Amino acid sequence: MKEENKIISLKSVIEDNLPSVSIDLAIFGFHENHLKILLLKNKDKESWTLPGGFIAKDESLEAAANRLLFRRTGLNEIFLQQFYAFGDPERTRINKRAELLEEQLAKDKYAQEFIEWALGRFITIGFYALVEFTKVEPKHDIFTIECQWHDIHNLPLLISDHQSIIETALKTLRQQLNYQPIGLNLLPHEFTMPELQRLYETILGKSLDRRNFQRKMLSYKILERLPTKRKGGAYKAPYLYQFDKESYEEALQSGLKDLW
Amino acid sequence: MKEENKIISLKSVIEDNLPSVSIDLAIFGFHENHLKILLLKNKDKESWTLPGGFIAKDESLEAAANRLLFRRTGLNEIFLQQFYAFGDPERTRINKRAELLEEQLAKDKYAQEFIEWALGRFITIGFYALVEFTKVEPKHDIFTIECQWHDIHNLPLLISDHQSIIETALKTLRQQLNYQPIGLNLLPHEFTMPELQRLYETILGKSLDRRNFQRKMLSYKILERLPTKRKGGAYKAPYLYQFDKESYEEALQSGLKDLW
DNA sequence: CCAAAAGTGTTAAGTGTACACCCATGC
DNA sequence: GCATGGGTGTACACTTAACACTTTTGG
Repeated sequence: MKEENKIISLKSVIEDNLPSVSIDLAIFGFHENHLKILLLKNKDKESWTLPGGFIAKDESLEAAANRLLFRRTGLNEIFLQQFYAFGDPERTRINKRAELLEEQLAKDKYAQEFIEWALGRFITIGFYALVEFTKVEPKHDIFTIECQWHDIHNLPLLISDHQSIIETALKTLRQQLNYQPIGLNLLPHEFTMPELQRLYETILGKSLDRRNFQRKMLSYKILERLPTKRKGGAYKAPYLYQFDKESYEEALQSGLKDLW
Repeated sequence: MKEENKIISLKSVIEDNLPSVSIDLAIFGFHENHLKILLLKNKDKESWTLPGGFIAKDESLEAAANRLLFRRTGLNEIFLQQFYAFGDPERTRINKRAELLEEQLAKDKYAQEFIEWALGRFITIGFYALVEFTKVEPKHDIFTIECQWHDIHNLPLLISDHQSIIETALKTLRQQLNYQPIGLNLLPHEFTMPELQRLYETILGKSLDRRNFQRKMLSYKILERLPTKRKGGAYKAPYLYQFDKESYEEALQSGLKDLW
């Protein structure tokens, strides 16, 4: 939750990055049966923003997205998927209320130039990531005052088109659920079948039949049942599972279902 | 097949469009049981390019894609779908062999500036379109010498990453086939069930069972059987069908299959 | 021993696949 | 009448959905 200690030169932001294009991240986490998304609080103390940033002139989109994800979460090698490019002429990368930035950046002699650059039109490429909630240490940046998880069903005021970016991300995630395995980076290493089911139910926003869910999941052959059970809880102890890394990766490539 | 008669000022290309971002179009057509794609021949008389272009500063991505599609095909209000953003640092919008352009643009005093602009790094957003082959009048532009259909299984030499853009477009198209209706802009207004099947087989690259295909298609409830049959052909005359515009549009929205 | 959660089983309905059969048309 | 393409029907396998039953555990 502390400021980045690297000093950012506004001049180099303009010089080193591609103009007109940015990346925005929908970082999903799962905690206490709620689907959460990571948001940054703006300096106006009212509105929130999706984590994101710019693409260095010699950097691929994927590399940029991974770098930006790492900056906000400290996590690396995470499932990260490009899902849509948003290009409404009215959309902006940052809050249009530039005075908030001016105040903050007054000391930098490139502030004015930077503000003009950053307040211009940006086309943003959306990526979504699925991360393990407990492993994330949210970090905000110099343009924001806080980085926090928000329940997907209880979002605060968002700038620009970020609300609609989140909606598209969620819609894509729900679609992917049908033919791609999900959970590897969203759940702890070991988990129970009911926990996996809660995840699915949360993403889909509806309840599923316990028995059919179990059978379906097992039929995908990406789960490995461990000899131990979850202790401590009340009632019957559930088995623990983990994903079989190899078959999981293969299922990511070739899909869970046969299509046509 | 004739040159565009509007004079393009190179200065205005730079001034009116967003830098760093472009659009490329994979325009698919279906003719004589072959899936075709529209390509432009470069002035080197060797390599080919996907149709594409830039995004005006006040234009949405969709509007730009539609405008560019219209320029090459003369068609409007066509199914046009964004499918991926390509951002390899090495990719370029046009052929790196700038001398070919220099020669051509020698008369324009902004040529040098334009070449520098256009040869820089571009992130391109891929759209694919499905069009009715016979309705298209391919038109090339001032940077190319020809606009022609090419069989998807017999592609010529393509510049930059255009080969891989086509492959991704085709892969996406095959995926979409599973939960979206396809054919409205790819087939003539009236068509037979076997013709529709050929289209599916061509896109998928494999043969399907005639009888099961028919049942499946009819179960989607997007087809309307016409009272007339296709005359003239040998053997038994097949029924003619057309898409029911309303249910087709609805299926585009909500998908053909129930997922989860 | 009862309530609640988890594991296993059963069955009916729906969907997909592979075929057999019939009809229309041109030679 | 026969080869060929097109339309319809059916049997079977497999998947999905709905629900019953058993097991474990804390109180």
